[in-house]
Amino acid sequence: MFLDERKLQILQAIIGDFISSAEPVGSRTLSKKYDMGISPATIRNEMSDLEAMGFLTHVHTSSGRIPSNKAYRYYVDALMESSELSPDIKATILKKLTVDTLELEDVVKRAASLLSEITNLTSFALTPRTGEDILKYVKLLPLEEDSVVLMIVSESGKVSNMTIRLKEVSNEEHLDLLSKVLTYNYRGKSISQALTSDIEKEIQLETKALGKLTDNIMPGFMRTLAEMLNVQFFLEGLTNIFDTPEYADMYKAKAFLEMLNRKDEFLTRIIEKDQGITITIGDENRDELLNNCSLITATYHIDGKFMGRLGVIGPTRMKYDEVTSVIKYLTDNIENTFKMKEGNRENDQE
Amino acid sequence: MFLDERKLQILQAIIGDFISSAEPVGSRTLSKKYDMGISPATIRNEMSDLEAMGFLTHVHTSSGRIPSNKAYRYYVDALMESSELSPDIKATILKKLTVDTLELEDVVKRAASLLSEITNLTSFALTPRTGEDILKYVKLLPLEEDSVVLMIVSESGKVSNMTIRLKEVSNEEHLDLLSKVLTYNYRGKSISQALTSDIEKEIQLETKALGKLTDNIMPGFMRTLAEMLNVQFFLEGLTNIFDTPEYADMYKAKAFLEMLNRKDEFLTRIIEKDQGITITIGDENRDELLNNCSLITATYHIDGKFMGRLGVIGPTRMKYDEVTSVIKYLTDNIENTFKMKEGNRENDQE
DNA sequence: GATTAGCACTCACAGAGGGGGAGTGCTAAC
DNA sequence: GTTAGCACTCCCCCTCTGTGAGTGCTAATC
Repeated sequence: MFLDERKLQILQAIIGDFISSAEPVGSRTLSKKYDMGISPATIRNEMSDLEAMGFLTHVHTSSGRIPSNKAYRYYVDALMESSELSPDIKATILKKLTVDTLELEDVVKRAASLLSEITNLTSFALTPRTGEDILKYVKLLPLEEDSVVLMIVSESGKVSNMTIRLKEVSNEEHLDLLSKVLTYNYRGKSISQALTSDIEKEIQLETKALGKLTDNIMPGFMRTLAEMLNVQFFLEGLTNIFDTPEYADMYKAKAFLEMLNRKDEFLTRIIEKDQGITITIGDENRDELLNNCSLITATYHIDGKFMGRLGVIGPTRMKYDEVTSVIKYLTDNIENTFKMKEGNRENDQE
Repeated sequence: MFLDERKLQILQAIIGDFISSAEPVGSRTLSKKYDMGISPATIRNEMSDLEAMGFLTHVHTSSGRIPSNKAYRYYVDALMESSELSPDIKATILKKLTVDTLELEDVVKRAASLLSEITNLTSFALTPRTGEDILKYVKLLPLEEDSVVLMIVSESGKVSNMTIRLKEVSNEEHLDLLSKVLTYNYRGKSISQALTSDIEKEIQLETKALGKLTDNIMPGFMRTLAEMLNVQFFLEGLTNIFDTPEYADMYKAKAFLEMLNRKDEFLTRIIEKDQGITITIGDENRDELLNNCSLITATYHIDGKFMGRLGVIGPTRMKYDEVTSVIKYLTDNIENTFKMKEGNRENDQE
């Protein structure tokens, strides 16, 4: 599958034109707009060849050409140059990304919001995965006579809590002891380890003196632990879909929004991807519902550990170069912000 | 403004018909469908009168009549009978509302979701307001050398937390002492009180021995406190809007979704309402963006205290009776669930 | 006096028809 | 190999027209 210089030039022109205009590109338009020194007729011949090779398609016999998914793939892999972000955009991102917060989760959320603003697409973010997070404290505090609040704190500072109702009046001393036993046994374990380990039995032995208290608490403890694993999923710029001609049809827009609203399902479709920046175009997405969309996602890491993901979803006609640059700039900045913290703590507080 | 029996009957028929069909109602249709023993011509005369009185309008000269906002208001105030929910719906609600959770917030969220499912409208919920919530504990636990996690626990079991970075290495004893001082001083105060009180100064005095630690912690403490006040706002069934003929126009659907997406603004428009079930129709909503919508909201209380709000938003053509019944049933059930807890704790856990 | 039949009129809506524009593919000439 | 010319295709927009549902008015009827 060899493309000579001229075919390449034409293909690139068609892709570029179509991406920005959303209109099928004709030979005359092309020859006028890009001065290639060849007549429309010649361009037509080349287009015909490109179509035979699978790079272009027709909507109907007398319409202009539009790029196929194969063309986008080729463009992304071979033709696309990484676009430099405008200083304006960079400044906006730097200014807004970390303002007024120190929490990774907030920053990621902000990043998704900026991403959709800048690209005019729908963006999404997955908050940090915490399975690797190490447990640090377990605290039980009495609330009312027969209810306690359970709190689990991880090394990264994540706190998960639950109110547990007891079947008997709580005894502060007992609660304190159980807190200590739990902390002692689970500290240093990752959340995933804690969930799969057999420590529970050991604790039952150690706390026999507490009566049924342990039996009362442990189910809630395990559930709270499990909840810490829940990855949160944010969507931003949902209504941007209305501005893309591909979704001018109500039914399509509706289907798109409904698909995204079933978050859990959508999530499982994208979460399994490899690391780094991933671009999937049209039917490269396994799921039929995504066959008219392209996704660009990037992962972010802290201290080398995979934390979460940031991405956009939009029509296959997408400014792949720009969007990729924005996402990359955002994830780089997220990573830097939380790396910088180490050496630059003086200015962090207020 | 007196409406005789016949006008009343006609008005009610038109409202009922239009609510379910979304089509302007004509005199012939009306006389055929509802056997009133009068001819279309007579109905036309009555309609004309009703229009003069402001209860009906025209879309254009030769279209049928549609109810005005005044008609809806009259209907809601005088004509509407409270509709009994079908046993099916009741059963669904009872089954799904409290499954697998004991937390008020989750139940409220579930309620909103059920509400939009049953009514096919967009629903929203405001999570419990916690300003009245009484503080119970303040805990500071060291994370790394120079960072601590701060946790504030209220009597209702709500936990709010923040990671605070210190400017110096933390001292566990000092942190423990400060925890105790904070707990001692704030316990028993409501969150609102705590935020406005002058206790801070007292604490500064009491903890002089701790050096700058208190200065380091207090801003974070106050911010965490403030965060506990944040009411959460959930929207459900956003895409239901696509199924209502009033929003068949893309621009309108877009405007609607965008309005709801600017949650904060939307929130301030509805939060100030009185207690109980409130119905606002069309331009009764102060905000222009809501002038084509009706809102039905209900408040829910626990132990007599106002907690939050549940509601739907949709076109003015809405099944006011049914929706009201569903909302009422939901809030009643929320309230009962959390009242029942008192007398029925045996079965709560797992 | 209230009710109704009859009639002229209005307007939205759907479908048919036609012109224009942008595009293609093919052929023959350069 | 390139290009001009041409017939042809198809979408899109506009206009026209018929139809149906509805109204308001008037005069006859109960």
